[in-house]
Amino acid sequence: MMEAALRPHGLGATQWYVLHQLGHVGPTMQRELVRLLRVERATLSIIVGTLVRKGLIEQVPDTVDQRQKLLRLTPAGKSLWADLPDLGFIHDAAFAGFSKADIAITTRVLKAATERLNQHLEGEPT
Amino acid sequence: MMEAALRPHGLGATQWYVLHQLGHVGPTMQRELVRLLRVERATLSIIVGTLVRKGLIEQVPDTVDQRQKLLRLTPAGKSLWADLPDLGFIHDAAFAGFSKADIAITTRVLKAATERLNQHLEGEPT
DNA sequence: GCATATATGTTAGGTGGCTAACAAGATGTC
DNA sequence: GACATCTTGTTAGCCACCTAACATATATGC
Repeated sequence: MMEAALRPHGLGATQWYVLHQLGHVGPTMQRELVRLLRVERATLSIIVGTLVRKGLIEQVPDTVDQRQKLLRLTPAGKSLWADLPDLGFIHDAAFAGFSKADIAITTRVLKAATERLNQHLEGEPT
Repeated sequence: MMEAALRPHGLGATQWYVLHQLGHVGPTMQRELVRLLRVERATLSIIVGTLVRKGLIEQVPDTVDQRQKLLRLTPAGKSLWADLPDLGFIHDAAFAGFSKADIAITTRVLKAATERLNQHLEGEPT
């Protein structure tokens, strides 16, 4: 879905999220993005690498903690970001017409299920 | 989650589903599995290839239609299948404790949303 | 100060998903 | 019978996710 909207620009969904963060919120530490996107360090590293190769973002090592890298859009990145379509229509297309109550229940069930499975994983490594 | 349960056996989730089908239902045409797993031909081709390389399943070309391939467990596959743990606990762990009504609503919302997004994809290729 | 531990990022190797393009067999039409 | 078309499977190339192992840099402990 998002894929379809982003393919013309040569981006994947997660790449879009990274640009979204940097475009809307501003320069962000890579480790912060790991938290925001709920993705492994290693996964993000690859995605960031891709965007850097494409010349859309830069990694600037922090001056005080040389391990951490600040991510920010390059001029090319800013320009592309400005061209990207609005993706709000996706949410609308998917969920318009359901009652708020139903959506709330759905959200609650899925969140709880996810949490439980995570607890199982931590609690039961035989 | 499944991953955790299957890793000791060196299997991924979709590989497990294939073994499950062949173990529970019996030999199955590859094109039938595409339908059952709701996956692209190409994707299944890779997964089947992996299982064949591992010696767990075989591809037998149909005698009348040489394009189609019947998949079936090898002796090694049967033996592994017998050793695999029950995965029902996953569903229980995730969804026990919710009312049937809430689960029904969740299912309905997600199914409908999925369907709508698919329609968008077919109807709107600008 | 030095050794150990912790945090951050990268690399290597797996799984699984997709599209596009191709090969080969089966079918249909004329 | 010959050609066009549909079906099935494979291959190549991409995205995204994961764990494990490693390199560095910072922080802690003694």
